[in-house]
Amino acid sequence: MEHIKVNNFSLSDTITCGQFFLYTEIDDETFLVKSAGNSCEMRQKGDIVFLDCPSNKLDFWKNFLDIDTDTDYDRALQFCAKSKHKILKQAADFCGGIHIIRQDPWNALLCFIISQNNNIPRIKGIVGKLCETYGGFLPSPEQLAELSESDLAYLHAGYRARYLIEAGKFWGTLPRENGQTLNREQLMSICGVGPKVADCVLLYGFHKIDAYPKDVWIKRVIAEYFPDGFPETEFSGIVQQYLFHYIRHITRKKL
DNA sequence: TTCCAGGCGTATC
DNA sequence: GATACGCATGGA
Repeated sequence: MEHIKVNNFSLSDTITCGQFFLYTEIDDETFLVKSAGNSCEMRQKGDIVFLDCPSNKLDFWKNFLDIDTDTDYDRALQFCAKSKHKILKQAADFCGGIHIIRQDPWNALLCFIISQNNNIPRIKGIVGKLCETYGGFLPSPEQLAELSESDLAYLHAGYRARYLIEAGKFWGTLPRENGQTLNREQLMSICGVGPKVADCVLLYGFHKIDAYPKDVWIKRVIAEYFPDGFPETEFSGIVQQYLFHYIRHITRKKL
């Protein structure tokens, strides 16, 4: 069992705030998390996060949770605190311990293709079913590319099944290099990937924290609270995540 | 029954 | 480039 000290970090908000779906909640503060072939049971008590993983995977999971990286969360929090928009301060007060998870880009692509015009419990269900088929993890691009839509009918993913296969075909043709970053245009060249899903992959997969996905919730927030438009910064993705989690909380729709 | 959900492709102007 | 519409599914 590894443990790390954290400062102004909330594991439960980070895991459950709608940016990530490959987890099971064991209790309020304990989660079994999967990413890129690794799994880890993690728990937070106060300012200590416990990671039940091999010691040689400690750095992997710290990086996954964006702990001790160069991401400047203090700057995003100060921006919210000083904003003339009260809802930014409220959102940061409510869930300012959120970190932007550094997900596997391919996994993020699959999850957010599934997310389109869908709700979070169903997304999680479909992602979970897909993982069950492949030993607890999401299929590789090659595994997905050779499937037909009828092979995926058991997911009940609807029209999104075709997009998953398209994504597999696209990703499978990419050169195998670590750390390569795709841009928005490349992502949107995949049939079934539009601006929102592309921004999610940029933010959650490639940690481009200036990308801020505009889903129906964020569009409503902008329409209601930001008549002059969303105040864009180089860390809009972080602010967007606070807002997304907060607005769903106060509208108390358990979705 | 209708509405909604971390949207997108297509048709049309 | 903007806007309208259909799309699979299941819970509210």
